[in-house]
Amino acid sequence: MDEECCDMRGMLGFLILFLVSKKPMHGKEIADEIIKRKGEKPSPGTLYPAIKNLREAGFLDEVKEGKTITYTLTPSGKKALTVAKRKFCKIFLGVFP
Amino acid sequence: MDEECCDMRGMLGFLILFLVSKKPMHGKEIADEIIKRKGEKPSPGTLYPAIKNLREAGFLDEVKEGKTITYTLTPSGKKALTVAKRKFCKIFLGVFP
DNA sequence: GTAATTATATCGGATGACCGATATATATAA
DNA sequence: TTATATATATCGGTCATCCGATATAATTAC
Repeated sequence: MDEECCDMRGMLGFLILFLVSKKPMHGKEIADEIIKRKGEKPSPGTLYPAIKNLREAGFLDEVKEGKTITYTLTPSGKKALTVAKRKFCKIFLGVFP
Repeated sequence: MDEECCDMRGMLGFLILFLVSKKPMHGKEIADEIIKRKGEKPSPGTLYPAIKNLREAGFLDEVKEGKTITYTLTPSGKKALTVAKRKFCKIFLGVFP
């Protein structure tokens, strides 16, 4: 419990999946987008394992070009995101203005 | 990482604060509302410590009537919720349809 | 008055999200 | 070619969330 009453821990995988669904990205782009939204940079030790989990769950495909790896959603990832979004919206109904 | 790609761990305090902001409630009512939203019941060992944290942070006032305790937001709790909601909306911008 | 039910509370332990430091590999600069 | 910067990845450890079991206290049922 931080001073802002919640740390929103446990939402990183969901957020990554959502971000990649809007546009295929590589890790650095995902990190930058999270900085814009959360105001703080996720540690590489946080971000890349989270990406790896999504990949191992079959939710992300990767295309390696040189040193960058671009991630896209698999069909299974799209489905998982749909389910998670529906759940998310139901839980937090009314929070958004 | 569960099969739905996120467990939304770390959001319970925020959710409780939001629910109580809409209507003063006691613990059982909060639990029932969470069941409706998440589809599963929070363990008492989860719910009551979370409430206690919010109370000790100065975000909740309590009025005891018999065996039930009704919680309301303190001014500080209202302010914390406002800050947390703004943060939440910024992070998850675009997730809601 | 005793038993059963309900609401609140605590405890120990497990899980896993997260961070900082560090490692590797590719690309760029000098 | 050597040095630097960038992108990705891993490891060890910490901390908070969460659960199941259990406890307390008040209410209701009998």
